[in-house]
Amino acid sequence: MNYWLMKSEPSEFSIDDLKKRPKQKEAWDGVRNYQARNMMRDEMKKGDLVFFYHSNCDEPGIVGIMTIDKEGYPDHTAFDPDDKHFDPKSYPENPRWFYVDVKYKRKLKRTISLSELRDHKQLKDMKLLQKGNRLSIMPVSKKEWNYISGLE
DNA sequence: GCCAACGTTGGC
DNA sequence: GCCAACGTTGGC
Repeated sequence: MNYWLMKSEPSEFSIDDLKKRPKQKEAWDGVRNYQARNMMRDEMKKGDLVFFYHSNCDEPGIVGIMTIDKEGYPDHTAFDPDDKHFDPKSYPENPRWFYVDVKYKRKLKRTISLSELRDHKQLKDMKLLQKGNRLSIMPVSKKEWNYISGLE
């Protein structure tokens, strides 16, 4: 079992949007970063737990928990010229981009904000808190997962 | 293979 | 809206 954190701008796709989806599932589309792709394609396993993180908003932070529902498969938005994530260099016979399906588990009782996370020295090694880190998907250690869960 | 220019992310 | 940090692109 692995643990992850995935960022989304709530104005684009929020935890409430996921909750409202049919079967509360959604493909995590539009990731166009190789490191993030590799994690989705190679490392995420069905049943893994994921923190849903809201970025670029009034109170950036962890807002909920979801699970990996389907392991990596080709991101079809890359093939669609009308999609804003279209990538002409990704071919169906040799896809460049992959995504996973995520499934809503629950919302946290409150947002655990980025600034709050920074206040805990136990979390200082978290990838999320490293200077300049812009990855939208990152692994979370079991220790970090348990510690953050305890903050709720 | 280097690196300048450019685009994006995301906190503030 | 600003801007630091980083990734990608493309000329050479």
